[in-house]
Amino acid sequence: MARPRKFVERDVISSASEVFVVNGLAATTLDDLVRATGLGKQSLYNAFGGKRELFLRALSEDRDEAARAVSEALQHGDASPLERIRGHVLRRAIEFSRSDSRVSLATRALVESTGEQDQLSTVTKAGIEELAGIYTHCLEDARRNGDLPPDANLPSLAMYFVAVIRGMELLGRAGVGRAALTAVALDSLRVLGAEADADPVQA
Amino acid sequence: MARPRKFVERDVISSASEVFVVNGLAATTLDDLVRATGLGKQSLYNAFGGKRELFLRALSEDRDEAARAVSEALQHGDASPLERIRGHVLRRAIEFSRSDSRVSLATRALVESTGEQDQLSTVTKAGIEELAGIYTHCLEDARRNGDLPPDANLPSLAMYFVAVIRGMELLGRAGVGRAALTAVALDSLRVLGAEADADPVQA
DNA sequence: TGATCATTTGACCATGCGGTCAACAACGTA
DNA sequence: TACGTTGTTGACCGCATGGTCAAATGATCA
Repeated sequence: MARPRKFVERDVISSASEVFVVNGLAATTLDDLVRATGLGKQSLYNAFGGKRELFLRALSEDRDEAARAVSEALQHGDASPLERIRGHVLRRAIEFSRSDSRVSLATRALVESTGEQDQLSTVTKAGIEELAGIYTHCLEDARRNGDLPPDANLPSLAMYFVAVIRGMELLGRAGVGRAALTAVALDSLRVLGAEADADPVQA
Repeated sequence: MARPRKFVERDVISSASEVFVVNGLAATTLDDLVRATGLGKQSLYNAFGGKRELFLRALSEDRDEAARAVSEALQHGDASPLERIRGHVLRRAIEFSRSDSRVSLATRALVESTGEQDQLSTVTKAGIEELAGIYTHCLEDARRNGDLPPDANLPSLAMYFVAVIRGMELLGRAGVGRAALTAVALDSLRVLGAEADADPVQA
């Protein structure tokens, strides 16, 4: 029938994503995207509809990938559910303390959104709730395992960890070092039970 | 001698700050600033040197003001130091859950900065450490009061609360509601001691 | 009153922006 | 091989941007 596309959407979104992660939405130029993706302005426009729409696509991809990654981190392994959460939070802290750590698309979306009805916010909120749901499942496993009191409010705890991780991201971006950030992570984990001295991450 | 200025720097910075809080740095135009401050481009340029420099000034003012506000919130009142911290964190949660809540200049600076050596980052990091210092003092008071164990790592706890507050800010921005956010705040406060059921804030 | 000099004013400028257009190219089909 | 459809290409557009300039302004002081 018609001329086939020269590109794969996934690859284009992935390239665009890298640019957005570095520059954000407002500071990224259509030209940046053209250079990064290799396709022409018009092709970009045909396929996605513009800068903002492309960002939205990248954001959705990012949300899916983040959910997948966390889901895997919290399910696999021979450690107990509680230990998996502990390890995960600590790993994020270490990640965020890297001096070249970038701000996630999700956070950028929140900051650059114009309000709560902005798709930038709604998509990100959905992502946050998805993550919280994943944490909740793991916490339920931990409770079943007897590592958490029966009356613990799991969804709330889950949302709490989302907040802590978001906060650590920002602190890392500010240049707060690894030692301080892991200490923050360990403090945050104390709500799960007292003994938080051992370091479950082989750093 | 020479012609005196028609404006007060403080007022100009304050007006500019409002614009920056709403739009961020990149998305704010010089014209927005001209309109908000009432002075001409050239006057702005003479007095501050450009958009970015003006943002930096606004950021520094914001840092000072935030430090002053927190300092006061944590010192005055007849409540115990621990109760003051609890009240403070909960109040921030409620604040952030307002649907029209904006993202602080500090967070904007972090997200829009180009790296750790960017002044946007260094100023904000200094602000973060200043806040952590203020929290630390209050926590010391609490420990002296016998409300915290003698071996608690206070600076770490302080930084932890900075992270939690930053995280709640983002969640609020995403549209996470008041109930969920106060629950997060209460969870975060559990690291200070077990009984966190009573609500010390008259909401 | 007139000289001084930072401030103000509004016009001005080059650039880069997001987006569009029309001509052209590649594919399946007839 | 001619056609219809869709994708690609590079030139193009109007506009808003951050920043600059030269002339006018007005407090102060001699």
